[in-house]
Amino acid sequence: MTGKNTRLLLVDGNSIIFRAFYAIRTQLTNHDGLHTNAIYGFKLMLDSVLTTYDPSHVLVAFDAGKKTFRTEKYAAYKGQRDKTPSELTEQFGLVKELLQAYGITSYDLPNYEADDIIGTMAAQAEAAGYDVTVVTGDRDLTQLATDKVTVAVTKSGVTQMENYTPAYVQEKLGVTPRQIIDLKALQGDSSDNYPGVTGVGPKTAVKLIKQYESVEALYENLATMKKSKLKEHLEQDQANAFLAKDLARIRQDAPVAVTLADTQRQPVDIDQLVDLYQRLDFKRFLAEIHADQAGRADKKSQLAVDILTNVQDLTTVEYHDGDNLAFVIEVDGDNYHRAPLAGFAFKINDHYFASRDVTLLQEKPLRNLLESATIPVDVFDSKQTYVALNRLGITLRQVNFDLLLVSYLLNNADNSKDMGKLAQEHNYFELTSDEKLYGKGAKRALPADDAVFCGHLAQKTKAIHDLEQQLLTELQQNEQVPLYVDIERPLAIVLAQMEIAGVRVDTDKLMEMQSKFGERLAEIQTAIYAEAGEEFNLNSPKQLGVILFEKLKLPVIKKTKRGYSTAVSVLEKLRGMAPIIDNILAYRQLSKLQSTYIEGLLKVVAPEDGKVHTRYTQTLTATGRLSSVDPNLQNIPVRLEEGRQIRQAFVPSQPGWEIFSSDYSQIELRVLAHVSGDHNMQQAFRDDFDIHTNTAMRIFGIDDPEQVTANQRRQAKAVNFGIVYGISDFGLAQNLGISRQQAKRFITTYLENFPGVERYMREIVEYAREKGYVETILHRRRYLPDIKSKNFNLRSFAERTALNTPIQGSAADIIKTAMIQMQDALQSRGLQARMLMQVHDELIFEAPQEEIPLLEKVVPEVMDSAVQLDIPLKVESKHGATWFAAK
DNA sequence: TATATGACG
DNA sequence: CTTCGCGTCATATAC
Repeated sequence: MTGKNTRLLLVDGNSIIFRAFYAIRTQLTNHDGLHTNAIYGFKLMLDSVLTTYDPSHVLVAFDAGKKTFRTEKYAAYKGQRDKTPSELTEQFGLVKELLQAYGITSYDLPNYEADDIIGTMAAQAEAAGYDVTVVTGDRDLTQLATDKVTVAVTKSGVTQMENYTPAYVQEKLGVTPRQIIDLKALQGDSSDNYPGVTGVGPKTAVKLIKQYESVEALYENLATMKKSKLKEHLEQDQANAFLAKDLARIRQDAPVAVTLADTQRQPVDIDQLVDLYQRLDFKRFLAEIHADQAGRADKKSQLAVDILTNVQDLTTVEYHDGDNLAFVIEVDGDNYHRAPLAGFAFKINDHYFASRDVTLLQEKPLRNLLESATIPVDVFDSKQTYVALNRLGITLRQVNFDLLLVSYLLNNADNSKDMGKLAQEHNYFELTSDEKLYGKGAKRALPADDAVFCGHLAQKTKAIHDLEQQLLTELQQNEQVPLYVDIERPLAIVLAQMEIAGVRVDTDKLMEMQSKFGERLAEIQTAIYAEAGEEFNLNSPKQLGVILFEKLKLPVIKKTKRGYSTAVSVLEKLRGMAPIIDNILAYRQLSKLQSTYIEGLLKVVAPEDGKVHTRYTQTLTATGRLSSVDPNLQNIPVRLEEGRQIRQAFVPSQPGWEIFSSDYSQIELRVLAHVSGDHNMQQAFRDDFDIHTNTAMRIFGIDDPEQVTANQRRQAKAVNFGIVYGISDFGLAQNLGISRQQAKRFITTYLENFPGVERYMREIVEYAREKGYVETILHRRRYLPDIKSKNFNLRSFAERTALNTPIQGSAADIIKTAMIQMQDALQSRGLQARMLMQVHDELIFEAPQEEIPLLEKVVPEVMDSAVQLDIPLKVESKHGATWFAAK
């Protein structure tokens, strides 16, 4: 059998897997915590060589085990090798499965190494007239290179190869491929753990082999060599040299049972591959398979979509009770409060219709669908949909299924806001991602073609429906239906209403502060330049580092990746050593306020109403908290007086109104007292005792609260917070500036005094290890695949997360529940007061002055009864003419 | 695009 | 023996 289409690819399986394992350092694991990096890398390598060499035949050879004929000849062979990490061994079987799905033969032979299988097959194939390519990460195999056999050795990563032909070997090493065995005979191999001739390294070996051509010839002529240390060593180590040559020689006559015919490539088994990729969570590869198949199927799945262009077209819209309705409104940009509304699509059972003209939604037939209290609508993101429709004067009434929200509840890790990508996470590939269809960054543009654009939107409505049953079933299995139906789904609408309401900003006040701060910054800057003796960019940590640590020779406390750290913690330690430090600290503080809060805020005030309309992200955090963007209203300064002034610019939207705010007192510690069931902690909360003083009394062994000093209370407070976050003695020591032993004593004493907390900490980590996730009181989940990691850092982090998430997440559950009930309470009492902001444990309202007394009663009542814990919740309220004055 | 810094709970 | 408490977002600069 000859011909140019017969090319045999021989892959050194073990070597490539090891290579992939160490080359791909990213933490890749599937949903069960199984490591997948080596499989991933192997797959990349395989695709790359299959494309490059397009072989008709392929064989992947593996080592059969540790024992081989080489270990029989020499017991210490490869004896120095570390045990293969379990993160890697667990991947071997799956690589073999991958090969099977690819239609590629894999083979191992007891007593022989993969190298020998490759050597033997290469010889057979060459004799049969094949072209042969060997793929390996091991240079030793280059000894197999001939005119017909090329050896590709991985260079960097797993897909970059260096091709060794005989000519290339000659050029690189100065010897022929077969002579590589002779080189190794003389120099030995430290990684395979066998010696050669004492004192002979690569240089001498090459020189000798060039001169004598082989080890055998060298020893035949050894007598003629003139007396030297080298000659003595060669004589002494002759046995070693011949043993090494035997070990180094790759066998070409191993009793291999596969024939060349067996190595012929078989068709790829798509079903098996899909099954494997699903188990491995290889989303991207699944998407590739799907795209490939879709391409082949010649787009037969194109939906029939009615494209509506005018009011007359609406006569085709028909809805009957019980029909399924899915709806999508496309917003061209992130900020759905302002970005253009680009089009919409409906799905009613199997009828799809779409349009670019969003004003058609205002017409009766469509408006009725969305505003009906009895027609449930399925959407992707109900909050965005509600806000967008609100801009058209339409009120979305009945959301049934919200794909984004449900997906987030099922797994809050990697939840894309791009529906196509999110669908892929659930193994659904019929929807192109927005990023792919629209492009990203500067190149982003909606398709000009109506059929393409409307077809895409219609496809979105289909994706929502296609995923609905599957996701709702999973939700049910997780016991998360109430979390969705009672909390997150109604909360989306509450948040939409808060965002739409917006917060009035006093821009005059901000501009006044801007010029005041500007002057002050200029003064400080001048002073700093004088003290530094030169001008430089104060905002550059790099340039500042040079001034402080090189020019002024201040001691270096901490380094960063790029150079000296100039963080506040460092500067504080340098205080008093140079007057410049205080000025730098003042400058930092002020410029932060100026750029982020004053100028940043001014940029996002809507000119139409003088308000900021933040967006609360409901599907982002791992714990269940909200986040706030554009602007972030959850990190407006409060701790330092100068920064707190910014809050003077947050004002009520109507004259005679006030800002009213209520916050939960110690909610996280109360949640800890609840979930841990610790009696001592619970008692303190029931007695409404100062919790930090209580902790101080216990860890310092004080009976009388009057005897607790301010410093003891401060330290106790740090311990309390540390416990919530999953404490370490090191962390606490850092925080309090005490010794590690002292910190350790604090923690031990704490846990002795709060045995329920101690038990909780043990049990929650055990729970996470068993189930792979932790839960909040309302069944919000967080998966922790790293909890079983052998990497200390990753595992410790997962353990701390296991402690912290149920606490932080349950607190989030509580305030979310309160927010839904709050909106009802305000409405049912006919109050004008409006809920405007949520800052994790705090709700902020605006209200007419005369409603304040009622709010002082109603708001805390709703908040402290939102969720019943074993201990009471406590709420504190305040109000004033501005957010600043509400204190 | 990544890093350093600093604002919040 | 390791590690250096959790969750966010915005800005400016360096790469």
